Parts: sequence; structure tokens; C-alpha cells
Amino acid sequence: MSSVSIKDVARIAGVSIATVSRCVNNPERVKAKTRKIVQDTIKQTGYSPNTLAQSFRRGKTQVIMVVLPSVGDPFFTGVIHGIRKIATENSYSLLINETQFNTMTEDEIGAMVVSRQADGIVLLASMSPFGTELLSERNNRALPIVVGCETISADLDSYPSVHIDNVAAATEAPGHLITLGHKKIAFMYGQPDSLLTRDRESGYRATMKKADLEVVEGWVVSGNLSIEGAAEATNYLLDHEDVPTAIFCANDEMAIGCMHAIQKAGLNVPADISVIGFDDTRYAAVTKPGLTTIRQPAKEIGMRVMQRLLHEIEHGRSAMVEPELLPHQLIVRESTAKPERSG
Amino acid sequence: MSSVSIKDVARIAGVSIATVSRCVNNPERVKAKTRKIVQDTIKQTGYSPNTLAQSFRRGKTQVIMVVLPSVGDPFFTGVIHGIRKIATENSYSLLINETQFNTMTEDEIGAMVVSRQADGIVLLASMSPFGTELLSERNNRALPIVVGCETISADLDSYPSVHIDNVAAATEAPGHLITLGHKKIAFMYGQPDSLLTRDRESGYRATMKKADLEVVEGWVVSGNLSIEGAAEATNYLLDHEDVPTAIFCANDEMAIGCMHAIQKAGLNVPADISVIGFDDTRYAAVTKPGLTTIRQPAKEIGMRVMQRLLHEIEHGRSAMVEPELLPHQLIVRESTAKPERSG
DNA sequence: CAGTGCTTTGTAAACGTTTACATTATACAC
DNA sequence: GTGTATAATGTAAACGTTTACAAAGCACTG
Repeated sequence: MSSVSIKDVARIAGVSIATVSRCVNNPERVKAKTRKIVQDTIKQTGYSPNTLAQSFRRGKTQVIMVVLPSVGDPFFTGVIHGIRKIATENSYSLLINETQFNTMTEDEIGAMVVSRQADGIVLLASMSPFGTELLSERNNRALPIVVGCETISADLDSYPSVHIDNVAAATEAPGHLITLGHKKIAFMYGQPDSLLTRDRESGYRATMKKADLEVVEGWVVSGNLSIEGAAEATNYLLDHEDVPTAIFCANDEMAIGCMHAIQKAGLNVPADISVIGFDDTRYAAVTKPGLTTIRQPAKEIGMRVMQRLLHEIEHGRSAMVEPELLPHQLIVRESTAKPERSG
Repeated sequence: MSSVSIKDVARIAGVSIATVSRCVNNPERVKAKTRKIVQDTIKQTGYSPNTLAQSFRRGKTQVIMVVLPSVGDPFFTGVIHGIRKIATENSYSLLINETQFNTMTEDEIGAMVVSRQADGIVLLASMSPFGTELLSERNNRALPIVVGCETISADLDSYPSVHIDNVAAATEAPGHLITLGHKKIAFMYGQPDSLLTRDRESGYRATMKKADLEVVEGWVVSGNLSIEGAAEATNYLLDHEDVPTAIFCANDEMAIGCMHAIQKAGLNVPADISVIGFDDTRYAAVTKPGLTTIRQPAKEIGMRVMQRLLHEIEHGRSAMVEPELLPHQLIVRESTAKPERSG
């Protein structure tokens, strides 16, 4: 059970533990002959440094904590891939925390933050997971944090962030629908309290207003970020006395649930109702009909977020910086068309 | 930058560091009055124990490493949810490693294993990610490992595992198709070398043989576990001189790509070709047509795997045990029907 | 008040590394 | 051979906890 430590290697190789340590970390600083002896001993004994002791001594874990609503969302999967790519290249591992089901309280996450379970944190579009006091004042030990996909709350504005221009992107979706001739456009958001959906909602409302279109009471609904939630919300919209001719969903996942509910109700997409999503996940291309959506460069966001985080870790908190904006793109497929039958 | 340590708290509160430590870990062992003073000091100073030092001293990280092909697969998402539920309840965090893109070599993962980055490992249906020597003999430090979804290789047979009966499940899928009247049934697997797909393939072949049906050369193809790979593989099948009337895909993800390719080729599912998947992910219910598939209890698998792992961690390696089998279920939707037009 | 047993607190060692500094070995010039 | 600079190695402290053990405090009994 007890494993071989640096002391054992030193004893067997007939050198000091310092030399063994150097052989592992700075091989060039030890004479070739000695190095050979030590390395052979290491191989023979199967020694490998105790990471716990190393982390402790070095004050670094080589672990990045990623906080996000859910790994299940295929968009976040893309972001995580980007994060992981850069992290792996730089010898970091990923500790992933999902906030979705609130199994982890603010206190718990906060404790993690403060107690250096990780060297840095990536916050992805979650609602502020810690009490703000944790991020400021006394506890603000320059713990490196970078925000991805969206600035989460005003309190977090001072953190570096990487995302698309959500307001602009959320303008293009209803813009596209309006261009097609739609006047009755509903909006389905995810979590009520997140800035992310708020940005998208404001983009939606601004566009409607600019086109002199009315946002009817009951057309702005929550799909709870899930297929099932979206299906429910869609049924609610279909029951509405004034059924919209198009629905703008704040992500593809909800758009999928939305289309399914429409089709299940015996209606046709896009003939009866157009649906537009957000994210351009890999499913958007294979739904039937293909989903018109706004593409976010998921992997790139992840990569840039992680690069920024590495910078923070290595060079300390950077001065107040502008959010880094990556390009988005409207992808037109078959789920949107001009309204054929007016409601 | 430098943070408050147990010493600072002890000094300010006027007690020894041992008392502070006890206040944090065994509050009942210190007098109420002293406890109050210390806890106030802790609150006032914002002290929180250095996790690194704790882990080091205790020899435990409270971290579980999960090794799996890809977090992107919605089936694994379900498994992870189950794992996380139990892990969180028991104060463990999840370190997630994807093997998919081979960014992490055997050596790297192996080093992690041996060097106690984690207290235990969950292996999910990946190909053997370490050299087997790492898992046996000298390095076999009773590091707790539980295998989920499938036993990975013969070498790992001695580890506890939790999964469905893959062979039996893979019998039901072609069985269902045969019952419908299909004779030309193709099989699309994922990664060539994994036992998981091999089990499913053997279930497929056995069923075909039992029904006296021929497995035509070129009908067993790899869809690479992805939508795109499955689409390619499907196109290959469609180009085959003897086009099958049904395709059994080793997971839903590939089934989705498969249906898409069929539809894109101007054919109809299930009229021209029936498609059956595996996993019953949340997308299976919302594809068009709805996907007939074999349900695996993803979350339950995750929960049981994690419970077993906790047991291993707390009570040491259990004696050679039988794999724990959870029930699967054939879910019939609209993507399968009796063959209407014979090829 | 001494003795006893229990509770509370303090002292100090230990965990396995890394690394500043001290020491010793080596190479080279004279 | 001596001196000097440099390379190689060793010594020991430090990181922040936890915890075995020792010591002290306390409450009670006789």
C-alpha cells in the first residue's frame, strides 16, 4: 500500500533527495553519470512524484475549475473542447462543476475558490455562482478568473471575458425573420436570471421595436434550456389566442424541443411556424427541417478563454480590459421561411 | 496575495493551531467558549483551510477522475450526471479526462493515476487508456477503479463494473428488425477496438446467424461514434450493390447521422430503410422520425458506478466480483417498420 | 485537600516535496 | 602543486495542515 517516495529512490541510488528531485525537474543540472543511476533507479522502483506533495510545495495544482450550467449542452461541449485543448497543451487538468441542479451551494463553490483547489477558474454563462463578496475585497486574492460566453453580472464586469456580441447576434435572428415577412415573433429564453438570455432578449425587443412590431404579452417564455422545457413552452405558445408565426429560441437545444412540439401538434415547420435557434450545435444541421440558427464559435471561445486564463495565471490579474468579441454568423437552413398562412 | 493561514488564526484567537484545526474539523471536541472565539476569528479573517495542504497531509484529494471517450456524447452526459450526484453527496469533485482525441497519452494518464492526482477512477467505455502494466503488479497500489458501461479489456476483468448486458441488448435490436421482416440488416459500430462495440457486434452476428440471415461483406461499417462519421458510413452503405433494408447503429448519435444521410439521399426512414439506435438519449425522442433504440439507464449506471467506487475507496479493493448488470429496454418509435420496398 | 477521571488544550512530529545555501568535487590556469 | 572558478551534490528548512501524545484544567468523590 505504501508507495515509493523520493527518499527510497535517494537511498537506493546512493544520492541525496535533492539530486533525485533535480533529476526529475531539472535533469540538465545533474551530471550525466549520476542522472543515469537515478533514472534507472526511478524506473526500477516505479517511483513517480506524489502530486499532492508537489502541489502543496509549489502552491499550484495544475487544475483549472470550469463552472458551467451543464456539460450536456452540446454548445458547452464545444467550448469545453477548446478549453481542454489549450489546457492539455499546458499541462492543466479540468475540474468541471455543473451548477444546473444547484447541488453545489454558493458556499461550497466559494470554499473551493478560496482554498485553492484550482489555479484558476473559467466561468461559462452561469448565473453568478458565488456571493459577490467572495470575488472582491478580502478574498480577492487575484485568483485568476476568466468569463466565457457572456459576462454574467455587473459585478463581474471587471473580469476578462470572451464571447460573441450577444445583443448584435440576437438582433440578426429576429431581423432575419422580419426580412422574411414575419410580424408575430415569439422569444424563448433559458434561465430567467442570466444576463446571457437578457442580452438576447434585449436584442429581440430592440429589433421588434425598430420594425414597429408588437411584442404581445405571453410571447416571451422560458424554455428552461432543455428540450422538454421548450416543448412545454411551445405548447403554451400554440395555445395562445394570438399564435406567433415564428419563434426565436435562445439556444438550439430549445429550438429542437420547440420544433418537435410544433410537429407533434400537427403543424409544419416552417410552413406554419418558423423556428430559429442559437449556437449552431452539431444537431442543428441534422434536424428535420435543418435548423436556422446563429453560429457561435464554441471551440474558439474555449480556446481563447483558456489562453486568457493562462495569461492571468502567469502574469497576474490584467488591468481592466475590454471583453474580447468573437464573430458570430447567421446560418440559414430550412426551419425558417416566409409566413405562408397568416395566423 | 499571501493569505491567512491557520497560524494567523491561532495567533489572533490566542490559541494553538491544533485548537483551530479542531474547531474546523471536530468542533464538538472543543469547549463552546473557545470555539466561539476561534470561529469568530475565522470569520473575521476570512480564513479557509488550504486544500492543498489538507490533501497532502490527509493523503486524499476528494477528487475522482473520470476517463471517457467524450463528454459530448449525450449518453455519457447522463452517466456523468449520475456519477456527479453521488460524488457531490459525498464531497467529491470530478476531474474529467476525454480520451477521444488522444491528446493525453498513456504515459500522461498513467502518471496521474500513479501519482494520486485522484482518489479513484471511473473508466467509461474507453479503450484501455493505460498500459496494463500500470494497473497491475508493482503499480497496483489498490488504486480504486470501477469500470462503467462496459468492461474494456480482458485485463480489466477483475475490476468491479456496472453496465447493461450488451450482448443481450445487441440481440434485441436486430431481433426487432427480423421480427418486422427485415433480412438485410447492416451494423454500424463506433471505435473499432473497443470491447463495447465488439460485444454489440457479436450480439448482432449471433442474431443474424440464428435467423439464418447472411451478413454481407461491407455491411459492418464504422461510424466513428459521430454524426458525421455515421453519415459517411451510411453513404457507403447506400452505394453498396446490395443496399440493406435496415441499419443497426451502436449508438443514437450515429443513428442520427445515419437517418440524416438516408433522408439527404432522398430516401425515407423507415419506408426505405429502418434505423435503430442504442442508448435512448434525449434526442432519440425528438428526431424525425422518432428513433427506435435500446435504452440504457445512463444516470443509474453513473450512480451505481460511483457508489461502487466509494465502497472501493473506503473499504479497499473488493474481492473478484461479478459485473453488476442493469436492465436495458427496447424502445420502439417510428424509425423502424416492416420493409415496404424490397431492395 | 488529595486523588481520580474526564475534558480541553498545547506541543511537536510528520506528510513528500522543492530549493536556498553550503559544501565538496572537478577543471583549468598558472 | 596551488589557487580559482565552476559544476555537482548535499543539508536542511519550509510549505500548512493533522494528530498522537503530553500536559493542564476541571469536576467530583471521599
